Amino acid sequence: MKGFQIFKDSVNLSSEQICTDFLNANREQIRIKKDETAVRNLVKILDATLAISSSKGFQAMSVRDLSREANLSMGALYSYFKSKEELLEMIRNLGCRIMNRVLAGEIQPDASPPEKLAQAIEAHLYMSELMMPWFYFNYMEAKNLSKEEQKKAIEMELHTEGLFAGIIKDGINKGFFRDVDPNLTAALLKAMLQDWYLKPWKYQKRSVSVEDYARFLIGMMDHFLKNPHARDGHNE
Amino acid sequence: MKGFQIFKDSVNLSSEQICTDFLNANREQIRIKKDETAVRNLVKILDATLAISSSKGFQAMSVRDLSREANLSMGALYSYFKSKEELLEMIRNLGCRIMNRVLAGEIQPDASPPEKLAQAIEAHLYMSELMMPWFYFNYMEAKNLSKEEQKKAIEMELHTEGLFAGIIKDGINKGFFRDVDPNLTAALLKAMLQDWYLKPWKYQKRSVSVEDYARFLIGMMDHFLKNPHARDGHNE
DNA sequence: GTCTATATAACGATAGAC
DNA sequence: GTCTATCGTTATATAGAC
Repeated sequence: MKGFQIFKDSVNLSSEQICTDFLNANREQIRIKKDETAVRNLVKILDATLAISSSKGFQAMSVRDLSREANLSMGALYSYFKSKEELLEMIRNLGCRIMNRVLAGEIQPDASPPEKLAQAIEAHLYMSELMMPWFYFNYMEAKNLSKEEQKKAIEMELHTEGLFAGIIKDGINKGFFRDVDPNLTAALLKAMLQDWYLKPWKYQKRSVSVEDYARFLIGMMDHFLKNPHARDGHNE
Repeated sequence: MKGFQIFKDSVNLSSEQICTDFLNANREQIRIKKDETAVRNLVKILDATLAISSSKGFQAMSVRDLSREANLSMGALYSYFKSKEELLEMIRNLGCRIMNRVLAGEIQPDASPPEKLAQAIEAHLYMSELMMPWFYFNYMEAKNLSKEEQKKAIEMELHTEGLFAGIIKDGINKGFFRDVDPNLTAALLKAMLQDWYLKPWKYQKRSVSVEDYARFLIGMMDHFLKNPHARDGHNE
């Protein structure tokens, strides 16, 4: 178990860092020349978009709402995106990019399957904790995307799920885990990982920290997957 | 394990039945006098609302969209609800009413905790399968409700979750289950139950039937909760 | 770079004919 | 009980001043 604080310090996911990534990825669409100005305003725009969308949804948010919340005029906003729909796609793409980058980087290739599974669960939870508004947005607003973008979103979901399924499959082959359906197990695990950022009010209310949640979930998967015929106990 | 077909036949959840319930619950708001006419058109209106909302969200659906899809004029629609927002609340309340009624009716009071847990899991999954558009709608459109209605939605979620937690608590006290956190376990179970209707495309693609899903989930919970010190194996 | 002012279209809701 | 026609409002997006 790697702690949340250690994870937080090792990945750099401040607002400025995220918005710099956002700017670089959409440099040709954004009409502001000076990087510093662009990033400073992008922080305001994206924070406001995620906040308003979180409470009433992206579709219900008018650009006037956004203008008010971000303290920028309508005209200024349209220097950062050319349509409201494009803004939606830009935000979604950023979430996917960072998710893939971090998740892949946190899993040690030489670790055992049970260790890898724990690392993946922790990375997923800790990242969603750090970027909760982004994850919530990407989940809830997926249906408002264009058909092609929706297809990409589904592929993304299946890709990260496949990462978990691969670890489980490997664990079964190597005798660490008992013989369960890896795909169905990974699907249910994904659902439990997502619940953390879909219902933050629930866990906050009960004083469950993200580390508590990670510990419980890893324990549950361990218990469920443990092979009673394994020659050596691989955990505890 | 009660089969899906048996469940389907025992609860009556046809469109007409549901819309009759809907009409009775909102009789004073709906200006159409003849029940038969009202139910016939409510089927069209509610089917259309759920279909459009499912693809692009309730907020993005205009009343003109609804008018086109339901083959009714704008004027006619407003004889069935007095505002778009009220329509949203009416739909939400119906979902909660039926959910509570069916879930309570399917659990046998004299069954053992493991049996009760299996019955509750099956009832939840089978009902969500029969009323998939309603469940999906209630989950995704919760944020568009008024503050008071949102509070009711959260209470509803915690109520059904409490039902599962109660069974688990009882099972621990009676020695059927090992000593795990009942609330956290119930929360994760709820997340897995909801995944069935939140991502139907995933399970359809993999040819996982609702009975397969129920069997797997019950097996998982059995395995996770099984008390190694129990005097008698309560299942298999 | 950011602002105000405005063009144009679509929205929710209603009135009155049939 | 359902329709068409239309009200007033609000939306997205842009043009031009500063």
